[in-house]
Amino acid sequence: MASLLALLQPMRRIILYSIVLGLLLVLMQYVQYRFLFIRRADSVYTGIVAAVCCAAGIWGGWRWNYARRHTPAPELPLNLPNSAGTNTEAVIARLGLTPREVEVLQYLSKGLSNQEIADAMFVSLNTVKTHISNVFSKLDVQRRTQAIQKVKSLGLLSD
Amino acid sequence: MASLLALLQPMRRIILYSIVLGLLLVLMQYVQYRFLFIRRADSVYTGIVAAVCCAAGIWGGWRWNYARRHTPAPELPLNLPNSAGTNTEAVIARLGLTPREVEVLQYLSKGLSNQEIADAMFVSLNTVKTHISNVFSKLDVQRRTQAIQKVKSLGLLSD
DNA sequence: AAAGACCTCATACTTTCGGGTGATTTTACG
DNA sequence: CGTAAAATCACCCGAAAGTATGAGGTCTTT
Repeated sequence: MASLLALLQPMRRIILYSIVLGLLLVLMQYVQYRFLFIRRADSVYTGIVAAVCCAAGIWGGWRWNYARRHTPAPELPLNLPNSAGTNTEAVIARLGLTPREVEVLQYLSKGLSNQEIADAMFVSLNTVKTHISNVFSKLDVQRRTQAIQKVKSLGLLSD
Repeated sequence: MASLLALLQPMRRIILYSIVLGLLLVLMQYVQYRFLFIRRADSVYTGIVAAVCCAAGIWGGWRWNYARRHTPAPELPLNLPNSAGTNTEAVIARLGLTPREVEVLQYLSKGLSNQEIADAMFVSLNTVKTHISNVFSKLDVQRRTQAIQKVKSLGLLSD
């Protein structure tokens, strides 16, 4: 049984959302049964609806989760040799920048605010702050304007 | 007499600083006379010192004033044709940027903070804010990062 | 199974920015 | 000489940015 739980571990959030969605819809059915015109709905019908909605919840939860982590590159072009002659990926590797940090850096160097970056990346403002803070320390700068300068001088990103 | 005052008008600050410096040093002399070992210092000696210090005050005040307004261009290279093919001065004229605003913009695009710009230009933080605010409205941007982007896209400044 | 890298998010706090307004002082020019 | 543009500075206030700390969750590797 422990192995089963371990197997279900990565899907915990999906399952949670599914259950919540299912229960919510069961509640809706109940309310409809109690107060609206479909008075003859029996428990079987309710159960079927609940099952369908639960499935929908699973699908939706999976979709949501998948979209969050498998929507990698924005339309920002980069990678491969860059304008400064150096190899972009080599520079990134040398600085120890993670993919997410590079992504934040791209948006940042385009002049976006933290909130706008958060919206674009489907994460919270705090997460963006964390990424940016890490980027700053890795680039050895204090402000975003300095980060832009650094990025330009390093030939990172598209200019 | 009115014309004399008008003549002295531009030097008001210099005179003010001179007087303050002179009085301060007279006070120092007095204190030294009262409490330290040079008990035989007479009023003539004190007066000479005061006069010398007043002259020093005038010189210092002039220097300070002169340095403020005759230290024009920082080491930032620009002017004339730029990297983007357009004429830099023409762009500046089209945007209606004043010399001081261009100077601020240079420092800003180098990643300096407002306070650092103020220190570099020998003006107060508030003045820098005013300049930057005007620059933003003329560039039609809201943030300094966007201003940098704009400057880059317009081909202004070096780089 | 344990470890480490990454990602995510929160909370609290301080500092910096940016907008708005108003005022005085230089400077340049006709 | 007077006016207009530029430059200087101040004060207030809200928003944004940045710092520090802690804490889970996920995934890969050993």
